[in-house]
Amino acid sequence: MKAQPAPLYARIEAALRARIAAGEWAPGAALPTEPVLAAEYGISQGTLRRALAALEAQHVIERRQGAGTYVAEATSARALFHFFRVETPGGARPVPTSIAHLLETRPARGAEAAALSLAPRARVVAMERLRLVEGRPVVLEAIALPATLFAGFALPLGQVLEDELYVHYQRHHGVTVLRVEERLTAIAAPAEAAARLDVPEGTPLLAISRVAFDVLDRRVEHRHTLLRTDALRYAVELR
Amino acid sequence: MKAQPAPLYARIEAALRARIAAGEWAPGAALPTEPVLAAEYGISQGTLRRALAALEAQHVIERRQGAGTYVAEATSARALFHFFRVETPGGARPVPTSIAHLLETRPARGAEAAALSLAPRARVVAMERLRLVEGRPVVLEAIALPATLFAGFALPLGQVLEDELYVHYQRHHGVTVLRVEERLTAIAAPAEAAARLDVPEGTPLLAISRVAFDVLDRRVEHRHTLLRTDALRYAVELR
DNA sequence: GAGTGGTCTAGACCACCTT
DNA sequence: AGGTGGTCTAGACCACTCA
Repeated sequence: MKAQPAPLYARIEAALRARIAAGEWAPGAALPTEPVLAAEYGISQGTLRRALAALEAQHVIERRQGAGTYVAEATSARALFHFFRVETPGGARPVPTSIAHLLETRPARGAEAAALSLAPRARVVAMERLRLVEGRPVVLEAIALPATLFAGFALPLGQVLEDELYVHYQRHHGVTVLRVEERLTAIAAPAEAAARLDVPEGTPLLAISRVAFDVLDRRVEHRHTLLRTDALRYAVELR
Repeated sequence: MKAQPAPLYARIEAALRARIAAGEWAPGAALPTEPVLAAEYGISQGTLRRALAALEAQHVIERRQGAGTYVAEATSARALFHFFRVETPGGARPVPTSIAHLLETRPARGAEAAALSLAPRARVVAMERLRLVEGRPVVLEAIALPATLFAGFALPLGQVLEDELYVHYQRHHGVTVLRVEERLTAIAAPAEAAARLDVPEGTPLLAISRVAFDVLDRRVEHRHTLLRTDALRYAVELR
């Protein structure tokens, strides 16, 4: 009944993840080659490959035959098509434009502090953002980020945003989002949101509460989303 | 620019999947041991293990150290907690009771035929089902199954169902659901559904359109669900 | 052409389950 | 005690990328 140590490949995987999270290799940079890394840890190449395969499956690294192993970079494609699970009734995946219209640093509200596991009086960077598809407002988001991780956060207000937010998080704050948890409910549009989304008050909307997690599985973002589903729907696969 | 053959481990994986789908080993039965299977295919044990690991990750088989490799059985736990992604605001996963109140075989409707990739006039087994949590009706479902795969489908009507549907599909029709695709929208409760779910007409509800896929990735079920989200919410993880 | 990751093999040793 | 899957090693050969 003695506690078994974790398998070697799992310890190597954790060690490499920690080194990547610490910034030893920046996003887009190459890791040492397999023979070099294996020698460094004193393990066989096969065991190292098992650890690298796991990190690749989690999108922590990318491997290209003949080229090398690289720290994964956040991409617009992944942000838009993997983490933004919206499609038209025909199954097409629209590319929305985004406009932020509020940005402030303030104490976390109750739901935000709970979702981010923050102390009651911790500060967050809070923003609001509207997303449009074909010129029509379809998504309204209220986002909160732990101020300790996102010091000096800046975005242009009132104009179309260039980068996807998760790309911005990685480039400017070294925060890489690997997975998100979402909770969905259906609600009647409150007056203010209805006006923003250009629908009658009381229209049924999809309400999404999201928590995003980084490479070390820390809670790095809370997002409350209202989505018009008259022209869009939420698509997900369970396997 | 010649087409490369698939790697050996992928071909072995496909071959084993086909044999399991054909019923050569029933759900719950043991596969031959690794040395036996490897010898049968004339491959090394390592290559076989790679194929088996992939099938295990897809829940096609289960492997138990010291015991053997078994064809995965559909379980209530997986049906309830993996494929029924509903929780209370506190995060608890309720176990609903189910009552079917309609069962018939009829031509597929347009949406059903499309979702199941059936010919326009193909027949489906159609049923309706109400699910209750703590005695309150919270989920209303309309389910359609291809009649060719579910000949002689039977369920007791008007009383609490014993088995989860996906367990029933596997035990009685040899159909194993491995993954599902879902599309979600928010709608105002229509009169009939509102009455069944005991909410005022027009209440916002979550509408879920599901297609389920089996071991060979065939479309085996279409399900249209209406979910009350006043006391429940839909929970999903993206990674 | 040199170096990278991808595939496949062969075998040793171990932890675990069954009888 | 015997047999199972789990871990780890060592090495060969191949396909691919890039200078």
